[in-house]
Amino acid sequence: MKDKRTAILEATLTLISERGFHNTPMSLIAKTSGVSAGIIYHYFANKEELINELYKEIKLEYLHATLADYSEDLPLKERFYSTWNNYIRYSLSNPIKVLFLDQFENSPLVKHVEEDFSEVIAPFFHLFGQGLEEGAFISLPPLILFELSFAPAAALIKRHFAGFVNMDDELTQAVADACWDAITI
Amino acid sequence: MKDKRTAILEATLTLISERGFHNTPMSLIAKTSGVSAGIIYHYFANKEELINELYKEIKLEYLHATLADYSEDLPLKERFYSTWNNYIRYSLSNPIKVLFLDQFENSPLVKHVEEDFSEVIAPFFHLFGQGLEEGAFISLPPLILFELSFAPAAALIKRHFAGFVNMDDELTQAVADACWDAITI
Amino acid sequence: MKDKRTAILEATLTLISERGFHNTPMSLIAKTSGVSAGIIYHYFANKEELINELYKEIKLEYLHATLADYSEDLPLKERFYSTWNNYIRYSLSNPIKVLFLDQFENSPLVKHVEEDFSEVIAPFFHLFGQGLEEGAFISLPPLILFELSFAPAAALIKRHFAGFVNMDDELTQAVADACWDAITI
Amino acid sequence: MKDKRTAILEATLTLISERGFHNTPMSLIAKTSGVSAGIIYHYFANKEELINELYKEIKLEYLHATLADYSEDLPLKERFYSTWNNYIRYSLSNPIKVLFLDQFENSPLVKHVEEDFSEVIAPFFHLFGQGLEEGAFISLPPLILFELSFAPAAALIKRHFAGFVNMDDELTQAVADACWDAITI
DNA sequence: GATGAATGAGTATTCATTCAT
DNA sequence: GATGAATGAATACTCATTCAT
Repeated sequence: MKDKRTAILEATLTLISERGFHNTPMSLIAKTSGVSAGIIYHYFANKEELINELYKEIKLEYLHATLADYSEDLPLKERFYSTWNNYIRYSLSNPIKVLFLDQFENSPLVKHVEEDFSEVIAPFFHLFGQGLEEGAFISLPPLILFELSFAPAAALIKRHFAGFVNMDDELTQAVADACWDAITI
Repeated sequence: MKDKRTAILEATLTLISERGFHNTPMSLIAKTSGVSAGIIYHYFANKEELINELYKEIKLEYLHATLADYSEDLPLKERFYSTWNNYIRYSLSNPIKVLFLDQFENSPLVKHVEEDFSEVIAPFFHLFGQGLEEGAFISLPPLILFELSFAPAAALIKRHFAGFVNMDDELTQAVADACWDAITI
Repeated sequence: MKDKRTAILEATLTLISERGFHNTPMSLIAKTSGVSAGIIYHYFANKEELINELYKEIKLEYLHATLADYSEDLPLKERFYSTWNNYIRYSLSNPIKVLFLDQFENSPLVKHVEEDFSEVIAPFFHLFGQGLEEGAFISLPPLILFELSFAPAAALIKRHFAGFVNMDDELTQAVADACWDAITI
Repeated sequence: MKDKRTAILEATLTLISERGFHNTPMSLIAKTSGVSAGIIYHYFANKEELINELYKEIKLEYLHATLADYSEDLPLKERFYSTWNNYIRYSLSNPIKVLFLDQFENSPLVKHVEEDFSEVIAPFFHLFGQGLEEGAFISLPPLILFELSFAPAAALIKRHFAGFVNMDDELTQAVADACWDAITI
């Protein structure tokens, strides 16, 4: 049953984002997801794989949500804003997943699942590449343009969750504008 | 002797940044710093306090290094650039400390003691506050301006360590320019 | 299996009565009872609970053994003597349990859960209460009568184990007589 | 200075009676008595000897206090009552020492300092021996007579400290009478 | 597929004792 | 005499993983 696998992943997500990797024993995952300790090892080779699997699924979901409206038919600016807004919106409504991703991506050891997200993130590079070709963006590598526009978004989401700012629509719009300004000529 | 305390902190820093919080047993810290396991508890109440202490020291060092040249006598723009460049330079020459800070600040449970730093980070707020007063910066709260200018720097440092970009002087300068553009009118 | 739990309790009893509470590491309990160290925590929350559990079981067994023949139908004096003799007999044949109980009840920290036994010790109070009603016993609270009759028994059991007296049937009888004299008018 | 030795012994007594042997580290004894950890080993060979020494001193003090008024010139009965009352009085005013003695004498391991108390306790045997010779006491060994008369006292002191009885003068007198009855013909 | 009892290596922390100063 | 930093063996407890049922 897919049900059990999903229950395990969901329990793992919640527990890890609240308690951290190493403070989340398999036994607690079992208890929280309502399955036996042994059966986890039927679905996942070990704890590491369980967490990597969870990471992949969440990372993909998050990328898909962010790029959901991406269409090469839309004007460059519109594409940028929809992507940027989706990123903020998804993050705001999925605090637990954001916490998990942050924790995962900043931990050493976790051998970074160099899972091929390249296909999924292609639209980002398409967006920045096209902007560069059209001479709309400042002349810097796409990855730099990406961080110039999205790093502030990610940072402010953390500040929002920490209670230091309130990312309402107005503020979101203003920051998006500033990011757009940062990368356009 | 302060020597022993320092040796413990240094060993802890290296080990944790390489192996992570929970994969760094006290016994290994003892062995690496050349002291007995017991003496660590003479200098620190427990593992948590040892790590919090380490965090505070590194965070302060990093803030001081970044704001080393800050002077209210300098022109606004010059202050921004020197701070920005210091941030990059310090980060590039202290990869281990950056890893440690990232890991620490993204782990759950750890209750961040941000208040302790309010005095040290005051220049940041002075910088953005003054820019706002002078009408040089876009009208957004200082914390937002801070993230617009520094979040890309932090993100690109990670990319640099991961081998995806090379933050040489030229690139650093170009990104600093873009960040300045992002927050100025 | 109850088997394992029992083996743990038995090993704990023997070890503690011989070596004392704090000189009996969990690892030794595990080895002696032929189980792994971890499994003890499957049956008992921690060392303290293991020992409290052991105390409760032994205390109950000892009370039941002492009061085994108690019957409201028997004459007062007969009830007293059978109880008194049972107490001596049980103690003599269970030196290890006596040592454990003495040690436990004289250690600080351990919060005694006397309430749990109120139902089991009721016959004692019934015995002394009835004797008082009938005017057979001196006019003192039942608890005082209890100690007047049983404290010498307990003390002499210790002396017996220490080799200073030999509680044979004759002596037992003589002391029982003296205790009976102490509380009767 | 005797001062320091005394301070160590007093701290040890208080701490052990409140926390137990094994929950009383040498470092805490040092801190409580206001001396350094090292100096304790100048006065006592090790922890065991410190505790044994403490036991001896308290035991002697308690025996002397109990037998303070003993005089072969007094009538038998008067000697018995004064001893019995002294025992109760001393115990009531020295709860900490009573706790310590009980704990010590009921712990295994503690190799019972077979310190020669025989000289000090001689009056007890003199008392019971003379009573036997005079035909006043029931024909049982002195040690048995001792326990018949003093074991209830000791047991009731514990009950008193536990809050179950109140050993006021009246009750003390009544119990003493009962003990006297127990051993007299 | 599913359970959960069982394992045992691993971990943070304590503490009696020593010894350079 | 006196200090208290230093040692390191010892200990309670945890937890990923296995496996008989």
